[in-house]
Amino acid sequence: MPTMLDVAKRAGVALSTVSYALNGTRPISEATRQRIFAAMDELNYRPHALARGLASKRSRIIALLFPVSERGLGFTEFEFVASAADAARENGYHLVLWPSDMHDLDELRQFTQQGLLDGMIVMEVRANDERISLLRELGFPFSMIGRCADTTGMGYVDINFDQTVQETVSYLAGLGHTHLAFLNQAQTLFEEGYGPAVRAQTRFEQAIQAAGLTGLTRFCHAAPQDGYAVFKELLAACPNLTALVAMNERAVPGVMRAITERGWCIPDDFSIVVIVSSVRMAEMIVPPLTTSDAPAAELGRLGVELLIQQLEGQEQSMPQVLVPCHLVVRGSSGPCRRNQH
Amino acid sequence: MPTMLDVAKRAGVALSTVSYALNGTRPISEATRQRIFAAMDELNYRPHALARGLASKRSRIIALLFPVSERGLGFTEFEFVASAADAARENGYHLVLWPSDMHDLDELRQFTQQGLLDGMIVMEVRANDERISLLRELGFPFSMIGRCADTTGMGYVDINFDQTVQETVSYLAGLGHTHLAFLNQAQTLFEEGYGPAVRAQTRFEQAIQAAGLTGLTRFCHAAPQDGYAVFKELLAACPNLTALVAMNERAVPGVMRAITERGWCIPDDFSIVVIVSSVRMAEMIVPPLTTSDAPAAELGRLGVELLIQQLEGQEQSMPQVLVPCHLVVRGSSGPCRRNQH
DNA sequence: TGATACTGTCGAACCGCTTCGACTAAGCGT
DNA sequence: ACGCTTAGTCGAAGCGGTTCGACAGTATCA
Repeated sequence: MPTMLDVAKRAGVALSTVSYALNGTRPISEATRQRIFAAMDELNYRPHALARGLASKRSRIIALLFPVSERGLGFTEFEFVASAADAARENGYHLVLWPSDMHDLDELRQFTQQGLLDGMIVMEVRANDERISLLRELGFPFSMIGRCADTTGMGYVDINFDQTVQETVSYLAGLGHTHLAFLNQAQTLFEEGYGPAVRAQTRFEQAIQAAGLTGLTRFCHAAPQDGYAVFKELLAACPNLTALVAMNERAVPGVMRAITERGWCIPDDFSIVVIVSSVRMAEMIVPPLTTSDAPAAELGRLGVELLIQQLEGQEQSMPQVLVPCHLVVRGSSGPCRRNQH
Repeated sequence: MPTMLDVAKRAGVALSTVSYALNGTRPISEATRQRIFAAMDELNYRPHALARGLASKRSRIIALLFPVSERGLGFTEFEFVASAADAARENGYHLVLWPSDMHDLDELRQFTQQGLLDGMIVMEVRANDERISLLRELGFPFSMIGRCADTTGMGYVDINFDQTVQETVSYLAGLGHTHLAFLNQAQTLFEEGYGPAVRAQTRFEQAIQAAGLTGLTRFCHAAPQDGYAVFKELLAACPNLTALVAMNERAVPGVMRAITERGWCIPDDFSIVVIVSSVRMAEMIVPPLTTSDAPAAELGRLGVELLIQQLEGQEQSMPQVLVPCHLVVRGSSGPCRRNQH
């Protein structure tokens, strides 16, 4: 591999001049610049990333901290890992994937002190997330996908749960449903202050009240069996239920089984809308689900861009962005025609 | 951040001695070692990854080259991205995600010449994969998940398609099915020499013949609509069909719809086994699918370990590993009870 | 016409670490 | 007692860049 010195010699200039030409750090005459770039071409020169990083103290490497969540990762998460990688690349950064226990702060600290990273993106942020506190304390640059309780001065992208839930409830109300249930994620997540679980539920309750409807909420593990059990209990508690807002993709097949066993038909006897879901998920099911799709790709991209902006930006604005989910009506929802007792 | 020099001063030794103590490169007396480690502790010292990489010419960074596949990525792919990241971390490496067009060799070349990477893992390898040829030519260390036509001297992990297909066909034959169909992936993939598509189909034909059964094969895009269309055509071509081996998860919902529309019931009238799939996928469907699960986590892990072994190994053995899929019988398959005309 | 300010370039220091050659002192066979 | 290893340590030369201060040369302006 040729080095900068090789290029300099071949172009008949000093090593530093090559550096200036490459980075535009100082003015270089057109003639010299041309000679230098020609030399680079001929030698097929590529700047050495590590050397550059060491000298400049900017590695152009960022990390995506992704937790081995109890919930398990779904399409949504995957999609934004992928789009984060895309976005990083487009901006000339490298994205390293860092699987990490949410609570192992020591490893996190070490990771930031290795001098490898310019910054990182934290996903699955909790209301009082120790990781965020630590990063703040260390003064280490980061952005969040999701957000914690006190977000002053921090950049984040999150789903607009208010909009998502409101739109969904309004949609169902518009179809004539009056007794709705909300299937949340696991209770432990809720109690940990996991944003989606907390915010969506809060908004559900508000929306129900504002519309003068009846609403029940339940926690549920990310498993069909639990969906089945919880849903049966829901129906027992409120036989008039005609629609379900689920924020728990993985439990949905269980719910559907319970409905089928009851001899009901979707959507005629019961409507389901899955929020913070994905097209991929929706198409996997028969009938295809009405979903409010998470803007996964956008979240990933924005998370990266926010961070990079922070790393390179002159201005100290910390953008805080909420992205709406997109409601797509498919086969699992419609006006309720079931005879109500 | 403290540097090695700080540690050396505090411990009263030379900088190089600290390096030796840290890496075990040369013998250090126990007393000195203790002083050095104590100093490190007190200073909360962490070696600087970039500096270390620059000096040693080993960055301990590897990349996972992941293509923006036409097929779209599924749970399987995600799972091995995640497990690759895990494995890398456990071995003290960093994993960077490199989304890349399969055919942009220039970018690939540049990527390898940046001096950032020790090696990389290539996934979704084609029979005659230009990327592999390039890497070979450059002498750049890599391992494959999947494999190309000529694998001499290269390390790879792949799914054992022979075993997977054979086991599945035997299972269905054992249930009394005599007319089977194989739902492959898209034809373009097959023609590009995409390993799974080619190998599974070849083996299907062999297995059918060996068992004296009737078998049809069809290509199908990764979309429910196409699954629906292709399956209807299949039934028209062979009304006696009682079972389907699908290597195309995403088309399956379409197939199921076609079956339902026909008034058939799964598994009594028709059996489906989805191969190279996942538990997650299986549970998403009602009835839960009988699947042969891809050993996704193992593939990811092995891909990384193979590469690292190659990077660190003294011996030049290039392991080539085939991992079997695991057949799990669930609700979509059983003995055929449909009246055959 | 001399002080002033750029423009374009160079040399050298430095980023934080690895690694090589050299040196000292102790251990060993003879 | 003498050379010969070997264990333990040091200093210095890189690794391949960035960046600072200096400086020659030309342009600018009073």
